[in-house]
Amino acid sequence: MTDAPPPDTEVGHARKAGISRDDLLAAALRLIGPHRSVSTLSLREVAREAGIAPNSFYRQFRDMDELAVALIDLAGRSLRRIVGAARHRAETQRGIVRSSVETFMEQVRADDKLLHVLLREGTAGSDAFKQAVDRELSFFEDELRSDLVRLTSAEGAGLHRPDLVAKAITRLVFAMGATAMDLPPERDRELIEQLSTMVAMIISGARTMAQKRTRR
Amino acid sequence: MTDAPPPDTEVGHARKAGISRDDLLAAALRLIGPHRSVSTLSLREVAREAGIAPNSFYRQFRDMDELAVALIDLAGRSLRRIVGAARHRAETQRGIVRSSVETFMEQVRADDKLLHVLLREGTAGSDAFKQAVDRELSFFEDELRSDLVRLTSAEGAGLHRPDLVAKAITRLVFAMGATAMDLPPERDRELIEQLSTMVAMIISGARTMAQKRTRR
DNA sequence: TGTACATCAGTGAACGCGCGTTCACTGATGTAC
DNA sequence: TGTACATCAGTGAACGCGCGTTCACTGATGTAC
Repeated sequence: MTDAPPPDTEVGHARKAGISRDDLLAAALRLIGPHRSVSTLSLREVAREAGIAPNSFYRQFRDMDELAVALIDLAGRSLRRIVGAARHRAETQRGIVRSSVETFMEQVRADDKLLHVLLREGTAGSDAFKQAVDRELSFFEDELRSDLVRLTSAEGAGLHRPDLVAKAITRLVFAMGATAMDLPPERDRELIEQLSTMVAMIISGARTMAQKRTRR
Repeated sequence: MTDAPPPDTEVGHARKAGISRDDLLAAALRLIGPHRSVSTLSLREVAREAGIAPNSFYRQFRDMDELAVALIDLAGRSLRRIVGAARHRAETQRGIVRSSVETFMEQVRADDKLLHVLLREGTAGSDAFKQAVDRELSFFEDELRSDLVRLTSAEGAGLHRPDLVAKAITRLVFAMGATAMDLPPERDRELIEQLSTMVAMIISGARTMAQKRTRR
């Protein structure tokens, strides 16, 4: 979960390598941990970590806000790739819930800095910031929704409001994941158990509601 | 939602009134809004708002962290009182979901500073901070759980894992509420609709799971 | 009632610090001819 | 190949600012006698 998109810094031809946007993003990630959020990073701190003068920062980003948004894009893409892969591994519906939740918690525990960014910054920071996080959550919801529709289409009625099912699951998982970061790893098992049950409740409820709707 | 606990500042007998803890809490609340979180307040800022010298702050709180925790306690107590009242007004189960959710959203819209505190600070701030928020959520879950148990005990099987039902609902409502703060009020109706459906899904799922459990 | 004293909430000035941002600069690199 | 020039990523120094925290203080209030 640490690969970076190819640099797009070259304009005309090529100049010397120097510091890149990715170097700064990497530096910021190094400073972030379970107990440190992006919005508490200072421009000077990131520059220091990247080994450049504070003012050189401006060659790459307008300000810390712009860096933070870039970081969130990165984090979102990465997480969707990981969970998407987990989903395709388990193609039955029950398996999907379980393995997606497990993969998610594994990532939280793997000290995945990118994931920490997504989980921590939901409510803090600037507007641009919050919008970026929200956009990533929406992508996530869309993929989950289409998976859910695909997997339940065989069962006759399918699910009631699959969009809301996906939204509820996404928001719940992220909220639980955020608190999980502060818990000792011993409680992971319990958390996975809880989350899986919660998700199962939502899906089961949506299925019931779809059936009732069909019947009348 | 702005009443304050009686001051407990008097030690021996009584001295002059002066500034109280509550005055500082009130000043902090005045500075907080939908787009301003407690963790971005500075000690000097609060002191300024309260009309005292910066160093006078220390007579009441060790630091801003201590003030923030006090603020969260206040917010939690207030919210529980409000939603609790809404619950007792509607004693049927379907009505409870609806009216609790509606009351909650009304409070979000009422620019309730105390509620903003609870919604915003879930992931930001110090450890003491996050623990305080988590504690308030737990209280909330407990009350919700006992209400759910009471109201569904008549239906034979009741609910599967009412503790998880309460937890899922609480986390979901708070997560949705936090994003609601940034949305225009025109979308309140839609949000209430969504939230109510989500909560209904969880409860319906838990009921189905309880029935299956009983039957085997 | 009057007086001397203790208490302590609130003060004003000062500190050192890290911050974001600016400025004019330098010097390596690529380009034109 | 050689030379003059343009570009521009990165620099070092400096700025003013708001911050948290400290210090010795003051003066109103309550208490003891």
